[in-house]
Order: sequence, then C-alpha cells, then structure tokens
Amino acid sequence: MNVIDDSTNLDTVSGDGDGDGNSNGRRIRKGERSRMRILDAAARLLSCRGYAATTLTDIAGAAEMQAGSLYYHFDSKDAIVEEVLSVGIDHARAAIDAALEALGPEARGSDRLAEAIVAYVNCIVAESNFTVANIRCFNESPPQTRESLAVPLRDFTNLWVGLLAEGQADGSLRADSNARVLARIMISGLNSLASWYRPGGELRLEDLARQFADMVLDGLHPPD
Amino acid sequence: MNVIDDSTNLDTVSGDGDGDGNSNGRRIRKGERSRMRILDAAARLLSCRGYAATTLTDIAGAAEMQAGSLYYHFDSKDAIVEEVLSVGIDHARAAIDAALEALGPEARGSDRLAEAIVAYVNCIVAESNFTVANIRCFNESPPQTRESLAVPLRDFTNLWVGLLAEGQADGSLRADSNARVLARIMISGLNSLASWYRPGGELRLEDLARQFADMVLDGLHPPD
DNA sequence: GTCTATAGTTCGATAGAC
DNA sequence: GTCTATCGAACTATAGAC
Repeated sequence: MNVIDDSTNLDTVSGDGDGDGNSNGRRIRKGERSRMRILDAAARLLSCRGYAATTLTDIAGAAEMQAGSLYYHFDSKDAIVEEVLSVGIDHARAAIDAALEALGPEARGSDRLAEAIVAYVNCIVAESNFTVANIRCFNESPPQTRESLAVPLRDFTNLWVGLLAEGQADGSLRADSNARVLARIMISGLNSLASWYRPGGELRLEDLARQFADMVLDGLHPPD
Repeated sequence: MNVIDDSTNLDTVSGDGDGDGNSNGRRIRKGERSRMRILDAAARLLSCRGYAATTLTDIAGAAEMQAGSLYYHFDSKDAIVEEVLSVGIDHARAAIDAALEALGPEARGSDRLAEAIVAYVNCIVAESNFTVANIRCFNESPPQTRESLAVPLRDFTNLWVGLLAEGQADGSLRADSNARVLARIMISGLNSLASWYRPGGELRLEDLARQFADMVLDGLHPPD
C-alpha cells in the first residue's frame, strides 16, 4: 500500500494499472507525483531509521531529488513527518474497517476483535510503511507533531475500545476488565511486531496473527 | 532506585543512610560521586525526552556541572547512554529476581509469571528511570550502542521465555503456544506502560499490574 | 575535577539561477 | 519544479587554564 491509495484527490483512486493513478495519460500534475514520491520515500526511511536518523538529504535522495527541492512541496521536515504519520493511521483504520465490513454486521464481538487483530498485524507486517513509521516515530517526534496527531490517534484507540466494549456487551468477551486499559496493552503488543517480526523467518504471518488473537481472546473469553 | 544500588564497588552497596554509600565519612572519591550524579541525571532525562532530545548540556545541567566536564568521566555521549541503558536492564532483572526469590522455589510456573509481571510493572512505573530510559531509548540509539546491549537484552528476553516454559512444563500454563513469541508480545505490552501510565490517575498501580497478569494468565491457563 | 572557550560537524532551511 | 550554494543554529567533542 502506498500513499496514493489514501489521496483524497479523486484522480488518484487507482485501478487503471498504469501507475500514475489515471487512465488517460498523465492528467496528474508533475508536482503531485513528486509529492507522493517524497512521502513514500519518507515513510520507508522513517519506518526503519526513526525520526532523528532520517535526514532531508536521505529523503530527497530516496525520492531522486535534491534536499532543497523538498521545500517546494513541504514547509519543513516536520510537515513531511506529520503527513506520513497521519497517513499511517489512515492506512491502519482502513485495513481494519475493510476486514470488519467483510465479516458482516451480525458477527460476534470476539470474532470482530479477532479479525481486527489479523488485519492490523497484516497492515504492520506486510502492507504499510506509513503505519510502521507512525508506530516507530510518534514518540520521537516533536511535541507539536504529536499534538497534531492526537485526535486521529485517540480515534484509533477508541476503535479498539469500541470493539472490546461490543464484545463485553454481547457476552462474547468477559466483562470484568477495563476496556480502555486492555486496548492500550493490546495496541502496544501489536505495535511491537513492527520492531521484531521479520517476514521470511520460521514464523509465518498468518500463524503470528492467529497466535496473538488466540492469546488475547482466550484470556478474554468468559470462563466456562 | 538509583544507580548506586547497582554499583559493583562494594563501598557503595548502601544502607548507611548518609547518601554517600559509606558509613565512615566520604571514602568514595569525589569523581565517583560525580559519575553517579551524571548517570542519574542522564537516566531521568533520557526516560522522559528520548535519546536525540537529550543533549549533553541538559545532562550536565541536571548533574550541576558544565558540558565539557562530562568528558572527564565518560568518553562520549553514547558511552553515557550505553551505561544508563545497561543499568536499566540490570534493575529490571534484579527486581524480577528478588520477587521470584521471595516467592520460593516450589511455586507454580503461572504464579512465578504473575509475580514477575507485577515486579516488572513496578520497576517501570515506580522504581527505575534507568529501566524506562532503556525501554524508550534503545530503538533510538546508534547501532553500536544497540549491539553492545544485545547480549543482556537477549538474556532478559530469555528470562521471560524461561518462565513461560516452566509453566508449560508443570502444566500451569497452556503448552500450545510459542513461548518465544509470547515473551516478546508480553514484554512489549509491559514496556508500553512506560509511555502511557501515569501514577496518581484513577487506575492504581497494583490494579494495573494485576489486570495485566490476569489478562495474560487467563489467556494462558489450560481450558478446564 | 571542573571551568571557559571554541573547534568541527551535521542538518534544517533559504536564496537565486535555470 | 528542481538545482546549486550557502546560511545559521544546535550539538558533540576538544584544548587549556585553574
């Protein structure tokens, strides 16, 4: 998944297969494409090097331009970082929403939670550098950047709190726990995958997601 | 807990109450005390600001000296950071070992795991800035620093893997899970407390540790 | 041991040509 | 839009006085 999937520009919603997000030649301005290259490059570098170790020279190099050129598209380094991290949250939400929608509205809370876990694991491990950049760089970023992301991040936490609360309400999850505390612990445990899980090892991606879901759910299922 | 508790210098093992770690006046050299002030100051700043945002001027200021003076005691910023992070691992190990020893050797694996969780939560939330500095700064530190800490960090992970394996062996924990994967997820979930838990809120420390242990253990208990 | 002063780097940001 | 050149700030590290 790259940044193009999340653009609000209707010209870029994809599906045409020629890579520029449009089927009639290049109606997208050159500057718009450069902007996306910058964000993709920044997401890749931020996700594996962190905030401080990612310089504008690095980003520009990965986007095949010079450092000074970045300022035509963005006001500052932090503006780039903020957009990458914001898109990272969007990617995660989109992945989870799609999985829940595919499950149908009548599913039990515990099943919806399990699907959300699998979708988020997949997003972190296999789909979005933007999401990994957000996980890794949020705490390293300047206070102003963190404040700008506070609302979407709170919404993301609340998405999990809501899933837990649904399950508690329909009886598929035990109700003697604080949903907000559990949500934070769960999210952190999931986020940690970005630090240590590497595809291609002995542990397959599907098994990882399932094992995580099993651990959480068996811990949350009401005793028989 | 401060760095003095972990010094290998027998003159500093404490208990005398006068603060210099020795009961017959100040047999400890002035430089040794300064070194400890530096480490304590660095741990405090690193734990709440992170690696890049903690400057030598900050550390020196908190230790009541000038930046240049730090180089009498340490070779570089990274040498300070490395020692702080290393002591942080030592603090965590010591807290867990003490709790397990107090429990006695005949305790079941699941009880030992629960005690370790409570001890580690307490270390993070209430005891050691060094441990929090390690949790926060390890990923932000230069590669060379991370490599230097690889061995003690692996040992720390193995401590948890061992606890899980003990419980699986004596039947108090379910055996159909990968102990190494569970250990990493658990450690990350616990480490996340450093980011969001703040003492004095509505959630009491004991309840937090217990809720975490309950979630993990009920998820790990064999089905009845 | 600690201080003051400063050298040497790195990096974000700006200016102006093309 | 992108490039080259450079400014200015921040920080690590060093040198030498005391």
